[in-house]
Amino acid sequence: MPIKIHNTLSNKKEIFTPQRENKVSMYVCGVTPYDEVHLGHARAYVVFDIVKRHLLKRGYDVNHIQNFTDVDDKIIKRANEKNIPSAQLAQTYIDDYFAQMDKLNILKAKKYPRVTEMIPEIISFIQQLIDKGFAYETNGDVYYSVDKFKEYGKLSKRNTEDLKAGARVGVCDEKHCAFDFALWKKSKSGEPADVSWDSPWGKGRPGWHIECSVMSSKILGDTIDIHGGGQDLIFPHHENEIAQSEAKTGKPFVKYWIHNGFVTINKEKMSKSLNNFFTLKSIFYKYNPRVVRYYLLTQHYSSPLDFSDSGLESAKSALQGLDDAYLRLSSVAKIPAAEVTDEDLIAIKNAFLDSLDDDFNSEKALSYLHELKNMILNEIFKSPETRLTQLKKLFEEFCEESLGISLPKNDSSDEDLQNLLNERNAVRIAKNWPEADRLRKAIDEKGYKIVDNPDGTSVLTKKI
RNA sequence: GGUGCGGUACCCAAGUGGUAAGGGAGCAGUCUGCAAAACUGUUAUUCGCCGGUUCAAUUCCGGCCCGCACCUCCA
Repeated sequence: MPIKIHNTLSNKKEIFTPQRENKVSMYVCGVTPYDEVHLGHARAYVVFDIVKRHLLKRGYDVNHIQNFTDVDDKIIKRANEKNIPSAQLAQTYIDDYFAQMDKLNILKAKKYPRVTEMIPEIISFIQQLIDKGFAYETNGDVYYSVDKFKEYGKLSKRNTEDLKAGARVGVCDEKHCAFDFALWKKSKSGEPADVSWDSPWGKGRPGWHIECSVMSSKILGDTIDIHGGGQDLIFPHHENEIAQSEAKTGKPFVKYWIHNGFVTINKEKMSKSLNNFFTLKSIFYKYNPRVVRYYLLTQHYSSPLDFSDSGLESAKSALQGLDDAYLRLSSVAKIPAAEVTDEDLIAIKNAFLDSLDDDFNSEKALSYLHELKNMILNEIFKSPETRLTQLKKLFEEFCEESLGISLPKNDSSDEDLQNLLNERNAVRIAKNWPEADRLRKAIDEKGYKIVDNPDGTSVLTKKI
């Protein structure tokens, strides 16, 4: 079964065929590091992590690039307020990005290019657009002339007439057309020198949209297989990227556009102006990152995902059930991992992977994971160990390879814990119930719970 | 005004032209020293509303109602 991807450009589900066999070039728009990463970032990068993991699972070599927009109005403003260089502010939040994404178990991109490392390439790109007549310089600023690019609007399904009807874009005297966007912005008086570069048009800095066109073509070539980002980037950011790149090269910029839906709060978009904003740091204070990751997978990537405590609690319970089943299985399936050869397991594995082939349907994949969990619980004291080992291997493949959900390890190395458990089992045999209950409570207070098996043994599972 | 997405049980949610996956929660029971976990049963004759096509529609078509997003920086 081939991989199918819903392509924003065609607005259809298409069979995925990359330009080169077994190789995929993938560019995902990164963050502007002017503040701590939030839940919306988590959603986007978990979504593209699932895309990447599945492509890897299907044997593709994925060249994944993600940028940092480390020059930007907001960065300059914040840095100015804190009286530190922009680069320092950006680095602080880039560090935060990696710290939080690591907790979410996001695979690293091959490269994380930054705007400040690409200034010569950006200037050269803009100059070519001017030379080809797609851009013009006005008083130190350079603008892209939207009217010159006939296919403008093909991604966001708008035409300039529709845009004019929206009439929320102010008319600017410097621009020929109200929808023209900046490629190069002249330095304003009072702006620090560290965010100003020499150019043929005077001192200035790049506009927001040009960087992605430049970085992707420099690292991945003129046409890339997959370009991803949040739905809010479709217009104008990605529309503008197409205009820039295709005007320059005359070739298609991107084969497959993938856009993730938003995280909402009470059905409304999470935003600072609505004051319904959650940074990952604050969420991880309350919820384990594994729970957050699981929760983000419980809805198809293109739909909005409503964030709520009840939703997180539900995810937590579901994940606890998976953990418990896995740890109990681990305590009995101890021989080295076997290849999965049983026919029913191959069938469920195929069903699981097929659902990810179908536009990365993570929720459907999770349903097969739960089906597998139920098989494990049914068989745990009935099936031979060779069978249990296969179940364990498959469970690990689903969770750790495809879904990026790390699994708990048996904590038999904790001597205190083991002693408490052994003591409890001893007093249970002696029918000393008050003491057994006291020990159970002591274990509970250490963050573990006891699962008493029907055969008299007990397994400790860590509470999430 | 333009554009796009969606409305499935108590909650979240997948899905298909042939009669509703999964998760959470609840209830009853089994098991248990008591619990927990697990197991069994149970909670949508029905998929926003109204028409149409069809032997058959939640799934296709048309209309309507409602919600959300984008058109300004935003994952």
